[in-house]
Amino acid sequence: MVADATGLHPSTVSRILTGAGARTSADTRRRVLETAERLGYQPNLAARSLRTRRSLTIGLVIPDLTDPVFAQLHLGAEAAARRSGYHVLLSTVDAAAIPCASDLDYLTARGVDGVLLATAKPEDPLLDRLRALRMPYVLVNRVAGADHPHVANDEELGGRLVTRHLLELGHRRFGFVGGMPGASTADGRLAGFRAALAEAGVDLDERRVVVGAFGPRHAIAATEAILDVGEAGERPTAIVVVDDLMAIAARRVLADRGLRVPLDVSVTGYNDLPLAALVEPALTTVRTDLDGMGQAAALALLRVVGGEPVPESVLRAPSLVVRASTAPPAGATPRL
Amino acid sequence: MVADATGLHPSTVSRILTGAGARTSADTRRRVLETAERLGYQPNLAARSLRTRRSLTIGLVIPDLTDPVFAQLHLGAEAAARRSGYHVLLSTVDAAAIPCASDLDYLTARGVDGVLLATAKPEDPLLDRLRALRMPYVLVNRVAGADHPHVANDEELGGRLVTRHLLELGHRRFGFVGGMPGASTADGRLAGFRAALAEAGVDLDERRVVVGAFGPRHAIAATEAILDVGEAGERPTAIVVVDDLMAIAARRVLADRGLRVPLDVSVTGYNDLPLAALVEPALTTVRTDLDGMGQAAALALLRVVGGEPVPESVLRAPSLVVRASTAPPAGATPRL
DNA sequence: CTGTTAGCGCGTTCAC
DNA sequence: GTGAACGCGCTAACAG
Repeated sequence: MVADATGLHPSTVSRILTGAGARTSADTRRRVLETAERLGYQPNLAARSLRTRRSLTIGLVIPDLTDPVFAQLHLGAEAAARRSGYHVLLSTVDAAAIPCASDLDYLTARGVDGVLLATAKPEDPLLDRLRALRMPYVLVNRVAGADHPHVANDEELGGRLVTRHLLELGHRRFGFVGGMPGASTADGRLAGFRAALAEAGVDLDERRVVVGAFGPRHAIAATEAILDVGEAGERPTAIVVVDDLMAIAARRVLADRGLRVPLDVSVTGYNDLPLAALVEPALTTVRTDLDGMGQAAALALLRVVGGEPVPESVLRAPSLVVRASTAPPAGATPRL
Repeated sequence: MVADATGLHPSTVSRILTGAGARTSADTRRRVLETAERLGYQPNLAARSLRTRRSLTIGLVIPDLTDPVFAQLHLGAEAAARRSGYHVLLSTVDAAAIPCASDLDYLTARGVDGVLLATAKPEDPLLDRLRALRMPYVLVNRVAGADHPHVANDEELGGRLVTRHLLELGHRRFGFVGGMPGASTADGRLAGFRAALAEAGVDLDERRVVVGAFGPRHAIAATEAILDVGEAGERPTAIVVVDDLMAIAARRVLADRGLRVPLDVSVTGYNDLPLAALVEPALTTVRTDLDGMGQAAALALLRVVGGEPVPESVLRAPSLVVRASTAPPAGATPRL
């Protein structure tokens, strides 16, 4: 301990190192700082948070870091938190599993000052628990009703954007590879897709709308199911996929069946992961700035933690990114 | 607190809840467990680790979760740790930045029981600090000399495997897109590449070996540099890339220049990320089981934490996975 | 089998 | 401007 080395009292050292109550002589201050540096002193965070009841840490509940979407989200949240002197504690949840209390318990047991929830679904029991604990929280990425603060993307708009783009190229027969029902991201994108088709007066064959779960494996099964519907001549000319990674998986299935993208079938992704520009053909997708969303959410949460009123929920507007995976359907001329 | 609700003494409650010294009557035990359940009691981990000097947490120092390689590694470590009742605390380090002490400080200040280092380089100052702190540690993924315990892959073997595969297909003009010099993963794979060529008596144009950093951006620049060397007729027929994601980026450059994979140029990746099988053409790569490596490393570390002797370092053998991104060079017939 | 006491390392309040 | 005392929530020793 630094106090022993300097011969001063621990509390004096504490005052200097925490910067509180600056009523210390310049001389001792310098001496303390020097020896602290020399000894490589680090305050014991457990003891500190035990005393102060603040941990300078926020929790992030996330399904799976292996999904680049959530890795990006974490990146942004971590960056923003760090800039405010906070750390991010991760609680990864099995995506398939029911969001269980123990994931949250880990964070609360560690005394986090607030929680960022990326896994929320409507009626999520975690939300009730957070409220009961009076724990500051902000939903990120997914939303769960107007009474829970969130920072998220306007998924319905994003769904509309890609679908309109395909409509303008002349597509009329569509497939949709969806995500997990109940997740607002999945539901919103599908709703936007439907809305755009309805506005254009284009019929949709419900057998070619396949939802179920996120992830490439589901995307492969879903794409196969869509292609297996009806006669070969009725094959969709465009497939809207709920997610970049899943779009890459869908493209895999098409390639295996000898279908060319975008010549035979156009494919779209969602999120504009760095990967989307790298694959061949580069994906037409919707840019959502997950990093920025993570930052904004962390900032919003830190405001609440700091005692400010709960900020208004935010829906961020995505934008369309046209690349090489979409083209007019074979034999059609694009509408001008 | 549970003690108040039951009218018992805190230490009695503690004994029951921690399971230590089971000398308690069945009756009070039941009563304690019930009220603990009812109140949703959670022990304050800060207080506990302050008292016990164990946090049941290990730290993981990682460059960037956005890189799927490290996300996989984390997944494995987390799974193994959880099975042993431990948690994983992440310390993400800017890959470009010099591995700085503060990353480690965060973990030690939090009182982790041991550290998993995925970022180690030889002569890494972090290693000295870990030793000085007498903190149990195990290197994972990268190695840094025989005197630091590690769980890693035999990168040189992996480099040999892909290169031999390409040699057997008949390739003689090679390019190599490398990673960060000093990282044993990058250096090892390159060494294996060179060794395989030397064994086969194949000359290598050093201008077509480009190292520098990990990441798609570097891969793009490196691939362009390789293609810009010499006359068009001397273009390499195969490019070995140090990493799956970077191979996908290299393939992007080739596509932009109108070169087909594998018809004009064969490309190989490394690690066999889930993504490798998804892209088109599916990548020929080296399977390294990052998840399993993360698990093994966590297990090894937990042994050290538990007081067992430092386990022997392990090099895990990778295997070749041949997919569609490699083929005989144009105009050549494969060697039988 | 249970209660008592003490202290982990820190920050805060009050006295000097 | 600095020291002393106290307690955050918990567990480990010993007492009863």
